[in-house]
Amino acid sequence: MTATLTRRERQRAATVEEIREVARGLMREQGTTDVRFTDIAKEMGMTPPALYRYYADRDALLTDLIAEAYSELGREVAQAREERDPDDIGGRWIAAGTAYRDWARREPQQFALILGMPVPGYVAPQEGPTTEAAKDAMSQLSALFIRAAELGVLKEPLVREVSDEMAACAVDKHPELGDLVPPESFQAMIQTWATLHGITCLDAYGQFDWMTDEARDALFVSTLKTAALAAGIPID
Amino acid sequence: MTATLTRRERQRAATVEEIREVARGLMREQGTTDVRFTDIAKEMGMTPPALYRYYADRDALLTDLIAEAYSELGREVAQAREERDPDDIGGRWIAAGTAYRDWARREPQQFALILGMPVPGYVAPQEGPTTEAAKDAMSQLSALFIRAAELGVLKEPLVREVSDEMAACAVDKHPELGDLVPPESFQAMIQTWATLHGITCLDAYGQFDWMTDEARDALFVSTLKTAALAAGIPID
DNA sequence: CGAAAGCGTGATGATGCATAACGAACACGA
DNA sequence: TCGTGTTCGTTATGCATCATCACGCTTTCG
Repeated sequence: MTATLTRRERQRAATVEEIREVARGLMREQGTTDVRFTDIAKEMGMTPPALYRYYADRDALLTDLIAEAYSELGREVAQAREERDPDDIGGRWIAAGTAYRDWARREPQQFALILGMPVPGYVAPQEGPTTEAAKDAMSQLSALFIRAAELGVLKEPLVREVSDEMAACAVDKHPELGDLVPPESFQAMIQTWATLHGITCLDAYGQFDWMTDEARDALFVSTLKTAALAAGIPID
Repeated sequence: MTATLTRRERQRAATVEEIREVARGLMREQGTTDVRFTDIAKEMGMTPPALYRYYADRDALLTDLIAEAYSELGREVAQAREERDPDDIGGRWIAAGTAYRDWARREPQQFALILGMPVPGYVAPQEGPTTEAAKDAMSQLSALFIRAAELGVLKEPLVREVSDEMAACAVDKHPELGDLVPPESFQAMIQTWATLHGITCLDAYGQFDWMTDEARDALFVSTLKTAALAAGIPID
């Protein structure tokens, strides 16, 4: 891993990063996930064909941006989570959820890029970063539940019934939960993610624009609390 | 309102409807919200410029499709809701939520059109159908809560604390709730919508593809139940 | 120093949006 | 029945973007 990059390689990496940054900036400015090569090139003082030295086509750039957005979101959430006491499960949940929402509101285009519809003309590579990052998000959540179970503070969720199919998925696809986190808590875990994701989407895409910012913030925190309590995660 | 349309007007209306239907079909086929005038025209056996007799430009068509998608979703939800006993609050909630999700999975592009990011190159008309239909969705939900309160079955939500800002928004923007539905229940109502929306988005956009269909269905229903119980709506 | 690789530009072709000008088909009244 | 004007659809044109190619300049390194 001794990244002994040559001068050229460093130059190239810098240019690639500049392309990404300019693309993100244009997305922010124009409020869309659509990026024109022409605009990026103009912004960088280059001609459009030059960009093809760095990305095969528009899809390649999008794929890269999507991957970066994933790790960016994951990083933000992980950082917020780790700023809290590992044993303060409720606090970690609130912190992580807040980071999720803050990023979505700050970067609605990038958020749409990874968790919305595919961009026109772009087809997601199979088994690409999408599934990868989705698992990352899940693992951050499941770590929280595992820790809660280890501490003995994970209570029964509001809805205890779990279908056999659901339970089978839990043990098959997420063996890391082991015996600590029962299927009904696994189910509740996904529900907390859904609630967080839902309130975040509605907020980031303007469905709450009729409320004041303070009300939106309060609504968000109360929603996270409700989700946590319903899942058996202690709050307050 | 005696819609005595002339022959020409009927013909025109039929053509407009065909354009919409072909556009929706292309969206489904290509899996994007991007529609090319060229493709629509080709599909209809016309030349692209002919479409400009019916829509000023691509944005006008999109605006129309968005408006139609809104009423379509609203109609589906309302119909599912009304097939249940008006006093079976929990049943109505499950039915309405299921219709919401079914439509989103059946028409992911149209769902993205109305509740996702704006389409590239398209700017939503201010005060357009977006806010209008959002209120419609809210009113369908609030009717449910009002009825529950009238029947005396609306219990306290899981989280009872409400910020002053949030309570003010409730009485200001949704006076129809009156004194029957307290602010904490109004807050809980939005939370149920968020949960429904979140699980629907994750499902419709493939985040649950690693689960079996049966598990997804079971997860969805259990999520709706959790949301209802957390909001004080009786289930089962 | 000289060869090779990397980088950027201008020229070119393909596609899609949008407008303008022209011609065909239809409904309507005389 | 027959003009007449409206509606509708076509061909032709201009413009912007994506993508590729061939060529020249700069940097790197033996």
